[in-house]
Amino acid sequence: MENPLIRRLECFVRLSHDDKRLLATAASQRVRRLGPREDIVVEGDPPRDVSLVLDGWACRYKTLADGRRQIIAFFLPGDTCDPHAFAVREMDHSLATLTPVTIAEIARDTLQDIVDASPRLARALIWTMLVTAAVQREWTVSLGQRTAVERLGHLLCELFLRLRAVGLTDGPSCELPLTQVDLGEATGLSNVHVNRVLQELRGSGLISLKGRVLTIHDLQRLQAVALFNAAYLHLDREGRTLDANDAR
Amino acid sequence: MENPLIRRLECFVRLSHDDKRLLATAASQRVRRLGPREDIVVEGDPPRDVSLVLDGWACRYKTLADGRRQIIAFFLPGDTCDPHAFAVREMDHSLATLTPVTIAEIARDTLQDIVDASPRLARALIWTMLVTAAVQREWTVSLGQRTAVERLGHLLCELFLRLRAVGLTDGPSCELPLTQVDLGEATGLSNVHVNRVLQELRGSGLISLKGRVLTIHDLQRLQAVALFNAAYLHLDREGRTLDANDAR
DNA sequence: CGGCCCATTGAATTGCCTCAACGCTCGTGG
DNA sequence: CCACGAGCGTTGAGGCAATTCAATGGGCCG
Repeated sequence: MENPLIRRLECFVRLSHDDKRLLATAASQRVRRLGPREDIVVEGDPPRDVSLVLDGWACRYKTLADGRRQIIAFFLPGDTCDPHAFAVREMDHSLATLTPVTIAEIARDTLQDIVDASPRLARALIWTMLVTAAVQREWTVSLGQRTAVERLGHLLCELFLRLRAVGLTDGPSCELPLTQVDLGEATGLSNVHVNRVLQELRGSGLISLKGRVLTIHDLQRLQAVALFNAAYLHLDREGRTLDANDAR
Repeated sequence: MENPLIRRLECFVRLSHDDKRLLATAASQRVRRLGPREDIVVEGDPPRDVSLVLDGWACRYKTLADGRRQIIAFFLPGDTCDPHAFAVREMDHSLATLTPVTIAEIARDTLQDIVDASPRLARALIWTMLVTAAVQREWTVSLGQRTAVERLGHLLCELFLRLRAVGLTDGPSCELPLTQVDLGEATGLSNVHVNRVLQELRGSGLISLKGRVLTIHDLQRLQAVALFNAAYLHLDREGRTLDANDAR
């Protein structure tokens, strides 16, 4: 199977054969397998190498002194955890797996070499960082303004589209290996309320969620209900209106 | 008065004379003055040059279809708005002034020249991006987990420390040119409730807030109340424990 | 002086939370 | 093979934090 990072970057730029080879070799140097619910890095640690998720789901989270926990981001296959984090002295948050995960650890220098070798890849990597930031902003909007139904609906839309971008959906369905507690920690809701909201979404025929499989029966309508606007995912390839300019 | 960006970057690295000159000239090429409550860029626009706030307060915000509005970030003097935003086709959020603002518009190429000329400046600029991202994550935690009192307390701590980092505090006081509506839009609370919470904070002797001046009487205690941990601001100069290594 | 923006206050409402209990499924060990 | 416990989902009841609606007052500007 092709490296999901390649698939992800190709949402943005068309990669040359060489680009792909560069990425593929970098991502195969040091591959680690982790179990579910395992910390990768914890708050206070010095930053490690860049981690690229090859398979499975992980998350970024932060814990308050009294134990309250907030999931800050989800990492899906093809996502990188903080390409530049090494610029700070210690991590201000933790990373953990949710499912069993395969990650590729890419050394700082390797990454630098890639960036130097291919301006196109450099641009693509910056693009992933911008999208990560945009997602974080959208979560801020969700938590600040959206109701519980909208928040959950929005999150499901986002995850579905992100998975689809790396080829991990099956028609209207995708895996959703999150518990209701996880969903609550990501949306700032209690697990009890998550449960009731999911029932509401199921009841109105928008989704099915059974076992670990999510099916979105009417993506359009779910997006409308959740006030979801996909623009922030920047899934449109940059060159589409600017192809002539690609040489730059 | 010295350029506030210089002061800000010096929180992180010690800049050479040349570095400062580079920055100072870049920031003086195109200076714009804006009134209060003016949009700088709106959602859907193509990204412009990088804007550096020289004076005044601005914000990033997003509006939902039905008018609900969330302030996503505050820009204080010395902050840059999205050094890399030009990598995407259209803005997914808006920027607006809150007070009268002076900004320096720095062209993409100028920025590139600076980065090429000084690796130290390049690192410092990456650091500002990381801090911006860290602040965004902390807002996610606030909105998701903190109570109204904690949220407002946390925001006040953050703003105060960020202002102090660029020399804009006066002992325990600083300017806070935000209305209670603004504070509500940033914290996801109604302006009515913001009002009541502020009274609570005043009542317990933690702060004064009168006119546009905030005074934090007991920063330690306010931090404790708000579960505030300044680590995410990464205000410690990178070299402090690594000075010997500065040559790299 | 009149009008507007902002802060403040009260009252009624509600979205979501907490607490508590129960059922299901699955893996494990006796 | 069945018993048992753990983790997760589900349900009900009661409570509280924060909201909405509405009205009032102060300060500033034209």
